[in-house]
Amino acid sequence: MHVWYNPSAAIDAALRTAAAGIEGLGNDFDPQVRPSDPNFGDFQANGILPRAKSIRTNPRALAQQLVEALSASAALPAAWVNWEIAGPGFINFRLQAPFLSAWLNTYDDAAQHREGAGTLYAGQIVVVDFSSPNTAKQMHVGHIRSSVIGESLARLLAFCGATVIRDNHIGDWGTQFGILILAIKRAGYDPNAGHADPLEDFEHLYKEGSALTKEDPEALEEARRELVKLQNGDPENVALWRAINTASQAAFDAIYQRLGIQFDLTLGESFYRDQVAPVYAELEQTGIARESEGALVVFHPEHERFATQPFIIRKSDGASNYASTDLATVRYRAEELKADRIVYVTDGRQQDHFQQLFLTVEKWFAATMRNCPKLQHIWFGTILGEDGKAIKTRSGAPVRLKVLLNEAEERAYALVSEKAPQLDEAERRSIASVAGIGAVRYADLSQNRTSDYTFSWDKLLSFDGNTAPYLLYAGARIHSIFRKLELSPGQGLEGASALETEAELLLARKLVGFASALEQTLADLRPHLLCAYLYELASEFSTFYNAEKVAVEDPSIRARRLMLCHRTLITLNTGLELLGIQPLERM
RNA sequence: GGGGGCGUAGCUCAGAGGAUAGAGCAGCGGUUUUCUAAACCGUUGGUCGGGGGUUCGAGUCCCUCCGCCCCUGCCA
Repeated sequence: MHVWYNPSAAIDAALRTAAAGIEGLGNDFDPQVRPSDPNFGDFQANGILPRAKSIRTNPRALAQQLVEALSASAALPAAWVNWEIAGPGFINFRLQAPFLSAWLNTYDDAAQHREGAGTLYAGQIVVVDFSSPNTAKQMHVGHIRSSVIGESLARLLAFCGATVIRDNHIGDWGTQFGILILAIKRAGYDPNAGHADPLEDFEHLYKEGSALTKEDPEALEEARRELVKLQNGDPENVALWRAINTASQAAFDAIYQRLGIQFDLTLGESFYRDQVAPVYAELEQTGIARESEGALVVFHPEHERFATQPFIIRKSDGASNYASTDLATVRYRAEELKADRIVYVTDGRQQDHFQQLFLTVEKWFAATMRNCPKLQHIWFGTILGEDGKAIKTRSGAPVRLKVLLNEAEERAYALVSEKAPQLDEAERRSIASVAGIGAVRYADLSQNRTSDYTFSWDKLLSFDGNTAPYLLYAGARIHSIFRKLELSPGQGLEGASALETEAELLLARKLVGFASALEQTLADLRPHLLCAYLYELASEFSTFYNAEKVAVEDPSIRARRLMLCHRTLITLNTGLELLGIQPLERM
């Protein structure tokens, strides 16, 4: 019999089938299968209670009928899972040791995990739109959440079978270029002259230009003319604009490389600049958009708020804005990329924008007979400074991402040197890089994305508790066991006896729970649920490690414990990979 | 004014309408002739912001009040 990757899904399916023939339950019965308190079992079905209420019957009697039908169906072999009715009408399920063993024997490497999980979104094309920095500016701490969460979501969706297209929708066509080009020309700055840190220079130049245009109306007018020249294709300005973008991209790539982030496409706003006119035309022809106060806007009369709060898709001066390019971008992704689903990873302040965008796109696509992809705004909370106020990009002193990553690595290096002085410097540097950057990343991912995030060096770089180093350390210990026995991870597992001790069984149960954790993580695209699971797994492993010696004399006991070590390692590494964190063999 | 988010242990945070609200940190007390002590074990700590309601059952849903953050026509 096929060993279910996700036992929760198997129990759910068996209960639905069993319920179909029972009066009062039927085809629409939702058993509400959830992971449960280990005191009660591995999973519990809560669905009987509300149903019994709605049909005015005794919940325990109804549960009894369901349980009898379940037994008769033989969908869940008794050797694998037991169940009982408990309390007012819960049904508790407990996985049996033979199932735990069968599961661990089946899902015995990363490829098997991938195959087990890979049916969820098979055949779907999903565009993940994330990171999205602006050119001519350095990436700062405000970009980290979108970058790190987006990368993790892309990996999670791909792991579950989707064809993922990662698209970096960079801001490379804003009005800031008028001022910047003006300042570059006045300073006689040559962006192609091989400067050490051109982005630093652009930021200084922009500041100068900005100050100048504020005090001198003529300069402001000149900046506008430079912008118009750029938009009209003036060769000199276009060349400058390209140079700025090239230098910016190089700086972005350096950050992305350190973070292990990759994109399939980098189609910035400029890519869509010739695609907005047809959007205006279609939205006007279909009556979705109309003129208001000189701008082209969309109202949604059926919506409480957006009936009066406009979605401005073309400014009164005729220029496009991010609503214009976002609309063109959806069309491109739907028609050219054949996207079934588009996931936008941005901060929560843009919720109104995306709600309006999605409403507009739905109407527009319906009116023009297009299929509308599933559109999701995956938002996250604001990054706050130590003072509890938002870190601003345009004022104050934003923490640059490269500086943050440098400091993370430095602090990690000091710590590694203290804890593992026997390792040579190159290895300590390499460990520090993985652990330091992993810590920064994990600190962000392990927290519910919709919460605000208080930026704090101490918090980001603390290596205590639910952190990346704790997970990495568990993996390093497993490697250490295999090293000590002169085996590679995965070797020495032959002749294993059945799992026996409490610590062994608890660890095995936790390992089987990976699929449920994945399911929960994907449901609302919340990576912190995967983090919580991995932390529990590492913690369960540590308990096992302290309770049971692995390298014992008895070959059958040693083999089964090595098997648990190996499965823990692949699960841990698979999970870390999904978060974008590299595993370590030694630390 | 309208809308969104948040408020849970001293601190940082988890909690899928379900059973006795959980972790980490900090605190207190233990564990190493042993596969990595960046660890493990035990323990202290709660009016889930206040009040009302719906429900067999509410930290979770509804109403209301208080406090903080954010958005709310030409930035993204």
